[in-house]
Amino acid sequence: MPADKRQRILDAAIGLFGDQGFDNTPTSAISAAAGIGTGTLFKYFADKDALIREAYVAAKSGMIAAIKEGLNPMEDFPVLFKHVWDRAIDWSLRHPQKHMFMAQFKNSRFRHYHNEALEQEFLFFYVALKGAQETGRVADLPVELLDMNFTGFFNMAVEYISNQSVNPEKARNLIFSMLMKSIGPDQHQES
Amino acid sequence: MPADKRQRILDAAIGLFGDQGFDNTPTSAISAAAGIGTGTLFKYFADKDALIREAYVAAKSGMIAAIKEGLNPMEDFPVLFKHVWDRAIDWSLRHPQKHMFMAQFKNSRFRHYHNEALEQEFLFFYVALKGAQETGRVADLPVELLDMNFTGFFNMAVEYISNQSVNPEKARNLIFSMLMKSIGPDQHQES
DNA sequence: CGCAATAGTGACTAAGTAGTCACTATTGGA
DNA sequence: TCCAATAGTGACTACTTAGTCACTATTGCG
Repeated sequence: MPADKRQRILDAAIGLFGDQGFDNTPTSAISAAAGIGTGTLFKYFADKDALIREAYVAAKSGMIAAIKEGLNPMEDFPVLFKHVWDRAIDWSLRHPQKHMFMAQFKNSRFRHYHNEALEQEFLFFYVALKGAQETGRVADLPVELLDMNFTGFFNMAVEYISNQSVNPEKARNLIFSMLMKSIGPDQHQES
Repeated sequence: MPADKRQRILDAAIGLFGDQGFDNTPTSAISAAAGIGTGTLFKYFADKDALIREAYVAAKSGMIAAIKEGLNPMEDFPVLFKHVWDRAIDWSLRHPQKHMFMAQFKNSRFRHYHNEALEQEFLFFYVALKGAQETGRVADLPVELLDMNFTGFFNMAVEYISNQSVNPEKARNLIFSMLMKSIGPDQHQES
């Protein structure tokens, strides 16, 4: 089974899911958008739920790939952090449907879906975070919290830049500085 | 038409919506859960979309009411801010279905739905924010951004406390301090 | 009480829906 | 070239859905 047809189905699905919501998108609309027969879809995906999960994985791994492009995982913390930040936001602004779909997915009955491969791909980020904590540049907070904090700021940035008419790069940098302040080490005064 | 029956429908709807997603919840299931006939639902709500919107308003205004209970809107900024923070998180932890439903709603095709009355109810918060900016206790950022930042931290706190097994009050206070750091005025050194 | 206005009902309709399957088209190896 | 294995198809089925409507039950007023 050609992999490009599979990808066409996923692309069509993600586009419609992002616009209409996945529970509000018939599989027939997906087949039509992908330019295939209704039966073909089910040769590639066991059922609609499987397609939804695969679409999520496809979208997210595309995002992670964009983030990792040209990234040196051994880079110094603030540079690496800013790289991930900029790439993630740029990608989401360029792919609003994918971003919307992922947000929907995370707030749906699929919210507890876990994908090991996806997690592995993003492991470098946790490692960098822990390294930064050890050198005292990031407050000693649970890594899960730091991760969720990054994600929260990221989502806010995308929404803010999308809906308010502001300079995207200025806003991106402004919000990044808020993020950095929120996780900065406690300021004990030194002589 | 008795208002309590209307409320029973809304309560049933919110519960099911929060658990299964509104696009995945048949109106027949809502009628059944509310203990009424299928036709009765449509005497109270024009169609399913109207019910979804009304359910959102009902959930959100319940939350705002809980936040405002015992609140003095003229209270000094950090106290008022913390009051809103604590009440909002407590309410969401006590009403996980309502919280989930509201998150779904915000990430759905209804994301641009606006309700003037709801906005009015929360105006005091914007006023307090602006006041705090004038006295220099909050950085001079756009109020929309401050609002979104509060909401983002709030959602993170609820998710973090719900999914990680941590002391709710400690986590609530910890994350609040992160929030405060993120919007704190820029530290120009003084003598 | 009598009875009209109001509230509530659930079998029903018309429109979709996910998923199947008997079939056709295409491919690539011998 | 031939033909078997693979890929693709869309009419179809079995089921679910939102919303209706002719009807029944309840209310409250004179």
